[in-house]
This record gives sequence, C-alpha cells and structure tokens, in this order.
Amino acid sequence: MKIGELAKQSGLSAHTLRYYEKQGLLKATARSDSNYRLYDQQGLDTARFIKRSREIGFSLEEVEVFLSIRADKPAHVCAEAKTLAENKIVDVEQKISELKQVLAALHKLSDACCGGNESAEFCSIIEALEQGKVKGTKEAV
Amino acid sequence: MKIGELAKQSGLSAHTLRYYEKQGLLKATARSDSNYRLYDQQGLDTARFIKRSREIGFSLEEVEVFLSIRADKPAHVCAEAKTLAENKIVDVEQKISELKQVLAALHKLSDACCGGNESAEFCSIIEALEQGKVKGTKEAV
DNA sequence: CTTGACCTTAGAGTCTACTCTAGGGTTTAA
DNA sequence: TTAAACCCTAGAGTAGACTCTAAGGTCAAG
Repeated sequence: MKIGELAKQSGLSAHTLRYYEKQGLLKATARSDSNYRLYDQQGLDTARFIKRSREIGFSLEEVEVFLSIRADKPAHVCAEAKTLAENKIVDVEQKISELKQVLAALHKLSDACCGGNESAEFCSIIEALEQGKVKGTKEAV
Repeated sequence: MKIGELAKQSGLSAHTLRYYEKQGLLKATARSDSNYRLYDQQGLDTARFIKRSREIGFSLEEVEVFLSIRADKPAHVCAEAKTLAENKIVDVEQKISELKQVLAALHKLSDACCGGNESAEFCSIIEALEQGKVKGTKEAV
C-alpha cells in the first residue's frame, strides 16, 4: 500500500509517517517505479506499534528502543522494556503530583474570589498574586 | 536598581527579564545615561507578580491579562480574574485525568512483565504494544 | 487530454518560554 | 590602568513532535 493508505489504516498522517522515516523509526518496505513509498502488513503493524506507544506517553526516543527490542527479541531481555516503563511511571507520577499542587493553588485563588461584577479593586486573586500569599507550588513539594 | 539586581531580588534571570520586556510584560522604569535598564520597587513587585503567576501555571498570555487588571483595577471586575483561574483549573484537571489514564496503562504494561533477564521473546510489554491490548488512553476518556 | 487526487523532496514554520551568542560599551575596585 | 563584572542589542538556538510549503512528478477516471 502507498503512504496515504497506510496513513488511513494507522491513524497517522502521511506527513507524520514521512517524519518517522526521517527519524529512523519506520522505513518503507519498498519503492514503486515512480519512487512512491510502499508498505506491507509489517509496516502497518509497526506504524500502529508506534502510535500506541506514543499514546501511552513514550517519547520517540523511547519508542525507538522498543522497536529495536521488537526487531530482535531474543537479543534483548524483559528488564530493558520494563525499565523504560517504570521510568516513565515515575515521570508521570511526578508530573501528576506537580499538577495537583498547581491545582490546589488555583483552587485557593479561585475560591477566595467572589467572581462577580464588582470592581477588581479588592480582587483576592490579584491580591494573592501580588503579595505572594499563594503557596503550594514549589515550597510545598 | 539595574537588571542584575532585579534578577537577584526576583529570582528571574536577567535574560528572562529582558525577554519579558520584549513581550510587553515588564518595562524598565527608566534608562541610565549609559542606557542601562533601571527599575524601582514597582518593577520588583511586577517581576514577582509574574513569577508567582507562572509558578501557579499561568501562561505569559494569561499573566498579561492579570497585569492589565492589576494596572487598572477599577476598570475591571473580579469575574475576569476568576474566569481565568477557573479555566485554568479545568485545563489542569483535564491534564491530570489524562495522565492518570496514561499511568494506568503504564502500570498494566509494567505489571504484566517479569522484568527479568529472560529473553524478550515473549515480553508482555512488547506484545501489548504490538497487539494493541493496551487500552485506556483515548478510548477510555 | 485534462482534471484532480495522489505522491516526491528539501527545508521552513509552529508552539512556548526561555536561553544563549556575538560583538561591543560601562562601571568599579585594586 | 587594567581586569572583572556588569550592561546593551539583534538575532539565533533549544526542546519535541510534528505540520506545512513550494515546486514538481504520477496516475486513474471521464
């Protein structure tokens, strides 16, 4: 199949597929006489593999590692894949905890403010940002 | 005070302060004979205001709105500030919920894998990415 | 034969918020 | 006086993952 068909089947854009090729993640199986990229079922599998990995939050660099494990499984061990997953778990947990602190600070801001059509002269949000009364982002980690 | 002092007092870098000026967020109060930026207490207050707003997760664009409210409070109403905060809360909650789904998918991947020095020939992580058994990212929203 | 849909390439642009560089002037302390 | 430490500008570079453009070749239908 040509790149447009692969795009349709995989849910990635043709642009993105070419980009992945440039990044060394997914090369076309062959080229037609007119130099069109041609893909087979394997190419589609790989495209979907990449897409799923991205959706789970892996970077292209990490996907590359998965692909190399997948390309020669006997040459690799489970620990390699699991390490990637565990590191990513730590990253995501960290990000979630940061966002929760941000959320708490935002709620504090928001709850303090009447939010009405009163003049902002004594708006608690502005005041809080002004005077640094809002904590919980860096300090409370 | 000069930019270096303001940087020290505010916790922002001189580079960043100049960047903020270029973005129209914080202009120097005056210039010295030698064209150095000069700031007063108000400048420091503003720099800190920006820094705090950023730490709470507001974009520079949003900070600009806060600054304009702050610059002329009687001309604005609380609702403007509160709307910003509430929208940001929605954003952050959304992001957290996405990350939680990602985290669940990652745990599923990781837990299924032995993680040992066994060959990756039957690695459940690779298999899961391969066959699309991993759900919970887009579909489960 | 032509129109439109498809494909090619190299390379530039997007987003956000910085961060740094080059090349040069100023100030301060020893 | 000289060296360090500061300041200035315009503009480029960084991150990550695309996304798009220009200029052109190819292919199938009518």
